Amino acid sequence: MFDTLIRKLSIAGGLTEGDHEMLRRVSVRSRQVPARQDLTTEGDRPENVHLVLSGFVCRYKILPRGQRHITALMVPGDLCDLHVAILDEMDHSIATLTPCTVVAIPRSTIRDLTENRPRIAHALWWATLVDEAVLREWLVGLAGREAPERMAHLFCELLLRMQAVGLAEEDGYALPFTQIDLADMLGLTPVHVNRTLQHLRSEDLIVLKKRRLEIPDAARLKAFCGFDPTYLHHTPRTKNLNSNQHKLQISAS
Amino acid sequence: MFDTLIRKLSIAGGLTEGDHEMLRRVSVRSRQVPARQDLTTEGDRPENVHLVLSGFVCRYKILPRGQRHITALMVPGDLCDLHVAILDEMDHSIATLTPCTVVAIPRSTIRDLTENRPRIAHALWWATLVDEAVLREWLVGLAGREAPERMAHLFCELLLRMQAVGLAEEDGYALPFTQIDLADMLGLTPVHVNRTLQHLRSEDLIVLKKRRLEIPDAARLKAFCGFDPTYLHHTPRTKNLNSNQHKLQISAS
DNA sequence: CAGAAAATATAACATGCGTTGGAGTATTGA
DNA sequence: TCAATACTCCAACGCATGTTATATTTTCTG
Repeated sequence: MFDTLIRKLSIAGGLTEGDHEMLRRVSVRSRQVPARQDLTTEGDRPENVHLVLSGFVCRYKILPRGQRHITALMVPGDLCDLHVAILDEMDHSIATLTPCTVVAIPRSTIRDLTENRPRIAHALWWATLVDEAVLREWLVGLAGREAPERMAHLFCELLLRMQAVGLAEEDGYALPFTQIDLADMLGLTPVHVNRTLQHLRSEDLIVLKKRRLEIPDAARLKAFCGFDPTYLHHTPRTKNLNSNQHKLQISAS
Repeated sequence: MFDTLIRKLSIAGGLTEGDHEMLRRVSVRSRQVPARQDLTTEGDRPENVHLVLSGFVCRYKILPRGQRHITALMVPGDLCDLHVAILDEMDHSIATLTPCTVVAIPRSTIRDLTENRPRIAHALWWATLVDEAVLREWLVGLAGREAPERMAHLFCELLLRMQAVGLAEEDGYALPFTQIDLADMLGLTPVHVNRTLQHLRSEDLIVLKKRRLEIPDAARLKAFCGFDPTYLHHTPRTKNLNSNQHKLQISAS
């Protein structure tokens, strides 16, 4: 039930059963947060790292003109703000998009984990680098893909990310976003998001109704937007896994 | 001369004189690389981390349609690919934009540094997080700023980053990019980059000639594009610096 | 269950930016 | 020094996307 984090970090490398136990223990004290509520706000120096157990969370910035832009999407199993330990001030905000279950993990716990659990430390480091890779892909999409491809690309990415934590079926998943939310992710206006959705629908690439997205032919959708899943790093090479002698520590003196 | 790295990492927190000495020793064996040459290529599993001593280096991806998109710019003092130790495969390439002096630092050296020099480890961690913050700002700019503001924002960012390593004067710096390079950074066509440059020139916001950018009135340019330098994290709060008991280790077992 | 509020859907029009093509102007190299 | 090559600049036209406005449907709330 609460094992999405474990499921996700397992992709990074072999966690032991003891690691699993530690992670499970961390995730016990969860709380419910309603939709559209800030978890941390720009300018803060927060004390907690948030783990998403259910629902969707986003990272966003507000431009001078007032527009919100979403720079990242966190799904169950994702940690929201691992970097608060280093940077002095948040340069962006984090908010729920839907009702969520989250765990607020004190920085000290993260510190303990990374001190005493080298494989967990490694997995966390891996997770932040994957986040950065996703960020790069979004950047490239904004610059180089037109609206329909860009949207299709997002849907493909979410399909894989949701499948990785066991929250998507073969051909679809829950997509409880508003068209305004999508607009803020894709750098489009809500009007054009709607147009683009109609376009993808008319080509039978997607079926989106009742907050559920269905992808009749995933291969076709991927071909349509030139989706290459490498950047998600969901398939670590066993070769590296075995020969990997690096461990990571984020420790406090 | 070669102290740009030290200068940059010093922003993160107090390095000791011994740390400086270590960093200096790392930077001795440099090499010249001509313009437009790959340092690491997508798909590689590189053995070295590159430090830029002079010139400009970029991180880029090629889209299916063949367009290059630049996702990050590295200036002297920047490390190019600190994450190769963790991720199994490069999902993008790194290339020089201009003739450069670079140092190829073996992963083992990075490992040693981060094992034995906690303050350096902390500073490196800090640097990668700042890179991520810059990436976010570029993303937001692509989505929410029109061409003139987006370009002006890039010029403001570079002004601060170059000043931080002592490579810009009060009112300008060397900008040896082609309009094609700028187009690939800004997500525009070269034609529109030219139009936009004319526009900024006609408003007396910039003077760009002979590969040198001059900014007659930096405050005006910043106001024009709504530039807020927080995301560069160039001014760590002393409060945090002093009370910061966290050190970081990226170590190998 | 009814009324309000929010989200979706479309239409008409405006515009920023892409596209194509070509003329000038530096830079480079033999 | 001259030719070759790259880069800069400019114009005309088209299209993707923004803007504004309004109707319709769904979801929320008492």
